[in-house]
Amino acid sequence: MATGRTHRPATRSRGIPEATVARLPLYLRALTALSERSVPTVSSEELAAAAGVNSAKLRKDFSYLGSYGTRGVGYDVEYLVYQISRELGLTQDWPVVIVGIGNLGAALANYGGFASRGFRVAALIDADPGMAGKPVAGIPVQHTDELEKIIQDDGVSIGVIATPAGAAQQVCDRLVAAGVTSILNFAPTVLNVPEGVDVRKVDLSIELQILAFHEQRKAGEEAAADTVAVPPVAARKQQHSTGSADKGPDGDVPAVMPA
Amino acid sequence: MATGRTHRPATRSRGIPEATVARLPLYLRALTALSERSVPTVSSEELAAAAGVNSAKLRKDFSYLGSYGTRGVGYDVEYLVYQISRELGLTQDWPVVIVGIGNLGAALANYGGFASRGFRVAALIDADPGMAGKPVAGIPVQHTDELEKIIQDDGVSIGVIATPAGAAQQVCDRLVAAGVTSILNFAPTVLNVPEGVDVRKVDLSIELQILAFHEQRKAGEEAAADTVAVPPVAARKQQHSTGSADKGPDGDVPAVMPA
DNA sequence: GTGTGTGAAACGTTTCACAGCT
DNA sequence: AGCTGTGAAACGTTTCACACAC
Repeated sequence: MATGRTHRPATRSRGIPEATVARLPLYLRALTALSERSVPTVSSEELAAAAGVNSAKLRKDFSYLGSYGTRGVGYDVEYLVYQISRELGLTQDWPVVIVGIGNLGAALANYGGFASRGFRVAALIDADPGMAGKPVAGIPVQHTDELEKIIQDDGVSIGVIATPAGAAQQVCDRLVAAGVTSILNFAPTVLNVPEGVDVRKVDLSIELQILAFHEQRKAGEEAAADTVAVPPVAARKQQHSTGSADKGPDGDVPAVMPA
Repeated sequence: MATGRTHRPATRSRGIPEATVARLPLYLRALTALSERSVPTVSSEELAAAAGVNSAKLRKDFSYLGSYGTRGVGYDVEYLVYQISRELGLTQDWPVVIVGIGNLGAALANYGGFASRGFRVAALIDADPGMAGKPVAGIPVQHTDELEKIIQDDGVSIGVIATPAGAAQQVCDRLVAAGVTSILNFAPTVLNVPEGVDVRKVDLSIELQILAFHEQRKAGEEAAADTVAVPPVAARKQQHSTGSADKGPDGDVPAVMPA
């Protein structure tokens, strides 16, 4: 044996599974909606339905945070909103820079749900000198030259890359060198970053290709149903129907720029 | 062990794991780049590096498609491009409608990597009558009233929702009723769809919240390193460094509209 | 009775390590 | 000698089912 390595650092109780972390924002959104409608409590069943997951998963997820529910009753909405927000680090302010103010960058800058959570657009950056000073979403665009200064002055630790693919790695290197440790990448490229820097990517074309795969399979299975005597349990398969891209292991969507 | 139960319906060779499917577009992108540079063959090691995964995973992934490599040599780039394209269903034409031509919708319409794969923007749809006829990315925007006709005439099976959250479910219902069976949702809402319809979601604010969680934890661990005598192997953790959001179970990013 | 919290089982994915082909 | 293809082990996630608290 001894194949396994470090087993687990076991920081104890701080070990929230990655899959759970990825769902917390979903729960938070559903809870916020309930809160706005002044609903005082929810059962795991109701909340799960609103978030698009099943109740067993939701309860297990919450169990990693602690015991915030009341047996026989459910969860206190306001309390849960607070606990999840705190767990996600949304009770503090996160200044964010967006680099690449093309169609997509502008769209991101205008995104409302941005400020509603703890995020604040600290600056919009573009390499085109012609863009400099032009306001987008009420914020003047600044030239790439200012990047390092802005990051240091505002203590920015999260950067969003919405540039063409060709510029992404270079922008990434500068962000990291200036102190950014989390990057959301919309450019269709693999970014190389040093250890300790987190990268998440969003890639439209990848999402479409995954849909195309399933679409093709649906068509193929239909056709097969005519020719072959449908094998025992064939078409069953767990279509991710209702739950949305529930299992999507990655989750990409390339920048919206003529790559 | 005999822990497993049903083993597998064994549709034989059609059982490509979801996680593998999600990575095929990544490999395809890396292979396309190699192809453009006229590289004839690659080893699993090289290709894996270019795609941002490890080579064992890549080989296992390819093994689900068949034995397309040559031992001692590697993979033929052109041949693999073809096989993966075929597997993903990209050798056929996929007409796509984009609903909601705000900032984000326009960005998507302008996205180049769209047409490069088998996707073709069949129509841009918006509810604002003032937008009708206005060309975006060279395609005239059409009013929502035309939606059903377009879907049926062009045989559209994939729809992209880039509307505000409030309109998303209604648009979704109309798309599905008209015959769409795959939906890419940018609106920050859970969509309810009937069995057999695939939904994938992309949600910016969720991605940012996941980054914030890790960012907060980094800060916390740093602080803890001072007080507590750093436990054995602490900071190690498999930071998704190089590989990007390698494990991201979901992969969301809300619509870029004032929700 | 009702609904949470959670061990234990089932399932899916990744990694290891090496046999086997070129 | 080199690199693929793949069983088997390790790991992570989801689901089940029920004890327990209200």
